[in-house]
Amino acid sequence: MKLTISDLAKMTGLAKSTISGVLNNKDGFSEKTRQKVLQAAEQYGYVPNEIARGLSTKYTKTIGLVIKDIANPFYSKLTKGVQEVAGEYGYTVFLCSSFEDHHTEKEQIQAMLSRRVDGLIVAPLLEEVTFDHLFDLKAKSVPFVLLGSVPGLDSSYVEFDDYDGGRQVTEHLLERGHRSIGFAAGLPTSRASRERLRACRDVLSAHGLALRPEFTFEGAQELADGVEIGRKLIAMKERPSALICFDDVVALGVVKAFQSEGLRIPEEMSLTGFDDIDLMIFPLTTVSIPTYEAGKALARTLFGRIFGGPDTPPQRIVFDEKLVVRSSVRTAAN
Amino acid sequence: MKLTISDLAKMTGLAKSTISGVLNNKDGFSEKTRQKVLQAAEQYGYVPNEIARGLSTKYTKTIGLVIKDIANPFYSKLTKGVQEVAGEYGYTVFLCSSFEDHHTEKEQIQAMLSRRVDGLIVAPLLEEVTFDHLFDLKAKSVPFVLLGSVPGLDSSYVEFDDYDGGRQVTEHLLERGHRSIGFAAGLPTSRASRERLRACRDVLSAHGLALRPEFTFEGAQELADGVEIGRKLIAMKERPSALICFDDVVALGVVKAFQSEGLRIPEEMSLTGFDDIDLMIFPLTTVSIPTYEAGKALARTLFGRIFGGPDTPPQRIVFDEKLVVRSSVRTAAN
DNA sequence: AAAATAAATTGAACCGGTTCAATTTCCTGT
DNA sequence: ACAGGAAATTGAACCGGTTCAATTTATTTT
Repeated sequence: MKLTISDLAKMTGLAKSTISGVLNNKDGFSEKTRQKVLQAAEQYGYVPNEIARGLSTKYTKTIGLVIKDIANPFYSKLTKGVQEVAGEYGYTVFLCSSFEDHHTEKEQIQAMLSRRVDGLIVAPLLEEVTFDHLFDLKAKSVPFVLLGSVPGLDSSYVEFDDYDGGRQVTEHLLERGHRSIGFAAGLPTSRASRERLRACRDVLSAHGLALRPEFTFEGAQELADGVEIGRKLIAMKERPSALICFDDVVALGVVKAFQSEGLRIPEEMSLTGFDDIDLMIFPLTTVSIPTYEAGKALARTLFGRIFGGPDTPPQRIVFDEKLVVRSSVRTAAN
Repeated sequence: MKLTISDLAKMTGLAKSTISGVLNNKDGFSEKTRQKVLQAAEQYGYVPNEIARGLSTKYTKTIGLVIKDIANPFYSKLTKGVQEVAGEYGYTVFLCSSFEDHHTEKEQIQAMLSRRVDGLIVAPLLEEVTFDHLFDLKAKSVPFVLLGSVPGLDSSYVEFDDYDGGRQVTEHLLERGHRSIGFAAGLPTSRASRERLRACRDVLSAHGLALRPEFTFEGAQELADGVEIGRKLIAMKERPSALICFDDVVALGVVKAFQSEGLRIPEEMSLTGFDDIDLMIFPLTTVSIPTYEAGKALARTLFGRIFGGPDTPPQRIVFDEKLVVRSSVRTAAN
């Protein structure tokens, strides 16, 4: 059915190796043969079998991308960046979602390895349990780049300065006179969320303040979680004067809840997010994260390693997070 | 470096074929051998090479997904659905984005084929030029499913009843008394946009009305395009009383433009969208599209074909679009 | 015109699996 | 103890490429 190199060999009366050589632009072939091969390949619509090629060359021209959830704008934008760079290199990307499950993450990485990807980009879940699977990658000297560093693992990574982002919003709120601040954190598996929370706590405590447990929420992930947090806040007799959401999606959920109950932002409560997603139309004060650029950087770093060989020194790239002041934070009457 | 089946054979003193057989759960092996093989594989951490396996079995356990833009929530949600079903089948998905370019679309499909994917899901761009590459797939009897049917191509597809969606919004607007309606269409390569526009025109003309050219915009794709359209409308002395946007992202852009200029929706202009994206917090009257379900349906249909063989009759699945009335459309003072 | 050198082409082995006919080993019944 | 049949194991060919030493062909040189 499918045309193979041997078929072409038969048709042109040349040897397999000749066909292969010409098709791979190796030199040492006469112009005549070259033309004959090229012509035949063109005419019969020969499509090389990358699987077979991969088997002998060990290069599959394929990279794996393991993220948490493609439906989240943060990851879809990052993915776009990765894809674009991969395309430039003639690479195709395997997309895997861990769906926030540690076991799935391991499985997906395993699947990528058995498919012999040339390299991996992983946005690992943070788990108490173990990073064995990542250390394994290193031990096997599979080229890989992480989104976010992993303690003790001397690997390439791209990360955002989430701690600093958290610092910036918190200080901004303090400057505007807020003293009672709430925090809607993400899943405990999110490094970004943890860092932001930690920064917030640090800054507050440096000012002699603290996050009150009843104003601290955990596990927010989707819009619906934000809505729920919003509802809870509405139901409270006493509320923080400002709420930091660990990402824009959650913030949007809170906005939605507030809107439907007629609670006004920032008059009745100030609100901030993280990511600065494109689809935001609410004038949310947030922290912008260069997701798309990070995706590109991840891919570029990975290719650096793939082509540079195992002795390429690990690269660490940190992107800054930048406060974007809009109008969801009011100056609090102290 | 990597452990192969031959290595295991050497270590256990058995034949390659025995190792392979046991690992693939074929029967006809003694319990003793079976254990010996399994044990060794486990102990030395054997990972099968899917590339090699793919070469001889012709099954790569891989499908290709070619979409336009992963950063668009419509596609990222659809992708999530595809991925989830693929995962159930132990398949991994290659993600390709055409970035709205017809040539890239062809290339990506080609790349997938040379990687010998077991099947393809394609959201094809609509182009005057040609669907040759899709007809080719059929000719080569590569299993594939399209998002949206292609005229003359008798293939499996999943689509939305975009015409009916367009009908619904338009009628809704007419019922609410709107007579001067604008339309912000997408790229001409979008089937959905075309169908919706066509429906709108049909309904209007059935009521003796028409879309005025100056209220009809083309090529809207991202939020920024919506913003621009919004600005243009603001600058007009005379405006339509309602604007149908071909998707929520564009609608969001219009909302953004209006908000910044203080133009009120729906008081000064009514607005509708399509998709009913999760991140919508603006009470936009829109048409909901079961993107995620469509992704799952696409994948399931594809697997039906992959496992059912070439004689599987083409499946056509049409998902309904449903008007979701919120509060961005007012009853017009005629 | 023969020898030396350079250029072009080829054949066989290999990558890591799968497959299946052929062979070997193990039981069973007599 | 042995023939016969069933069960277990094996070896070789194959999938479709790449690689490279060896061979063949062409071109120079003397």
